[in-house]
Amino acid sequence: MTGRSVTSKVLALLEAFTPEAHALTLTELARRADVSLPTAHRRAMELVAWGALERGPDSRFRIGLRLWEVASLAPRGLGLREAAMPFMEDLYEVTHENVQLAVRAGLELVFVERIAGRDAVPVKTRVGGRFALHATGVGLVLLAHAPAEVQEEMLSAPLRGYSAKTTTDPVRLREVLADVRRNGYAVSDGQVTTDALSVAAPIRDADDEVVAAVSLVVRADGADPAALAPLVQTAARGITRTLASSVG
Amino acid sequence: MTGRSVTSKVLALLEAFTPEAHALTLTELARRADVSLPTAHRRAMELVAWGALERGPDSRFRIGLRLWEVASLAPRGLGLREAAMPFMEDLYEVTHENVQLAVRAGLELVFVERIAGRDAVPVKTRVGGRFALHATGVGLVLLAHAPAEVQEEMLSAPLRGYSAKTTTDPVRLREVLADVRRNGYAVSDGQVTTDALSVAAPIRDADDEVVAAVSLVVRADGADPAALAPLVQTAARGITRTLASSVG
DNA sequence: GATTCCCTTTCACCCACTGAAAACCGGGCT
DNA sequence: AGCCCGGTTTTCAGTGGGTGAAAGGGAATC
Repeated sequence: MTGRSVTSKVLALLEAFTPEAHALTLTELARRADVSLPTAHRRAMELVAWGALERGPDSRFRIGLRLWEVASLAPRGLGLREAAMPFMEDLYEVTHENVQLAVRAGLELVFVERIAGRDAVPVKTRVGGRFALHATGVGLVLLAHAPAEVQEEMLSAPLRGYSAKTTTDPVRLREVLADVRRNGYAVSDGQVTTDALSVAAPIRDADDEVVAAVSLVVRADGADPAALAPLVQTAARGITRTLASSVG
Repeated sequence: MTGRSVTSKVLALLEAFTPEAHALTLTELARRADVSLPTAHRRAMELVAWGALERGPDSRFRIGLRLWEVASLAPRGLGLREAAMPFMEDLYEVTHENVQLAVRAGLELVFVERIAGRDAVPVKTRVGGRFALHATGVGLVLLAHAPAEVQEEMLSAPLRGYSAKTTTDPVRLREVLADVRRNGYAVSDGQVTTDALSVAAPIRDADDEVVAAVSLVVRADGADPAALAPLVQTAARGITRTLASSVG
């Protein structure tokens, strides 16, 4: 384990936690972070003392509330969320469908907020969760407005298919992205699960850069994307405006 | 700076960020974390490489999305939020007032979620923000069900007043807490700002321990706490049930 | 009582970390 | 252009916090 910085070990300990494994014993933690047991113990105890981790009565470690507090200051997390929530609320109230908010992180997207309609079509996404860019509505919006090199990298690798309708042909995807830019919104019709359709629109910052995307996810049968688009676009514009008027 | 663990310095760097100062230059960061400039530089760069921090074109550091992702795994953050959102959504839809969700952290509370009605009475709380336990509705619920030693510690120190109506007398507060336990809900009438009234109810985990509280914040004039209580309590029970049926 | 698994502490070695100092960089001013 | 100045980045030799092997609990399970 020599030759690694202490910081990297601390980060590895945090990285060990995943949605599936959000409570870890010391031994599991050490193995996942690839550090020796005594080291894991020492570092973990220090993290617990600070509040970055918490230790339950079962002696398992979990991510601590204190870390969550600090992390909530992430500009692309909370700041964005704060601006977007009221508009997402409106969308939900009018439609009672799933409303999602996402940003791009490399070649993936991260869901920042989600309002899940209890009777709406179930989606298997999670706040804080990641997903590929080329299938979902929000993903297509984010990809369409991503820097050229990101798009090229995305298009040069094989595109994973999630359902029979997922666009996996780079040439076709390129056309789709052009459409997204032209129309000002994206439609993903059954490209993740065949029963769901999503309509997404771009959110811009003060510099007019696309920094996020909102979407509405509805049942695929009988949905009219063209009718939903104005709704989503209006919400996106509202968020964009709020973002511009706030600190940034 | 000798004599401090590396981990503590890393944590100090994270701790340097506050709601008011969420974007820091290297120099500010070093000063706030009380570490030498080269050290701050080295550690910060490592944090940026991992994604715990991000560095903008203005060369300022901000909390990174990656840290936010990991932190979203906090059981008292996301897990709770996920269970609570649908019910909070319902409360909002019916009342169009502010809906808040909070947990206790020591002698303070942390807001985990908040739905802000655009036309509702403005509240100066923030998701991830802290507040004292003895003034708000959620605070009273959390304090009323906190371990005895927490209550004693709280009652033995001077209680800060936020408005003219804040309960600052320990004897009176003790009575209020007993009422909260008896009634199953708490009312804070103008104890934070005189124009707002909040009604809160406890959320319990699978072991029947109170782990969080939901509240409705409305205009103080003409509000009927007794009428709102069943609404909030129903939501709280719904969340409790969802929490019990999920992994925990 | 024996076994097993996990957690915690000790100890001597050593390498990652340290701060002073110096180099670098870009922008504002004369 | 030349100078200055605040902030940033790199260098360097010394050293103290970090290290893992090994041993010592402790609490379930067989």
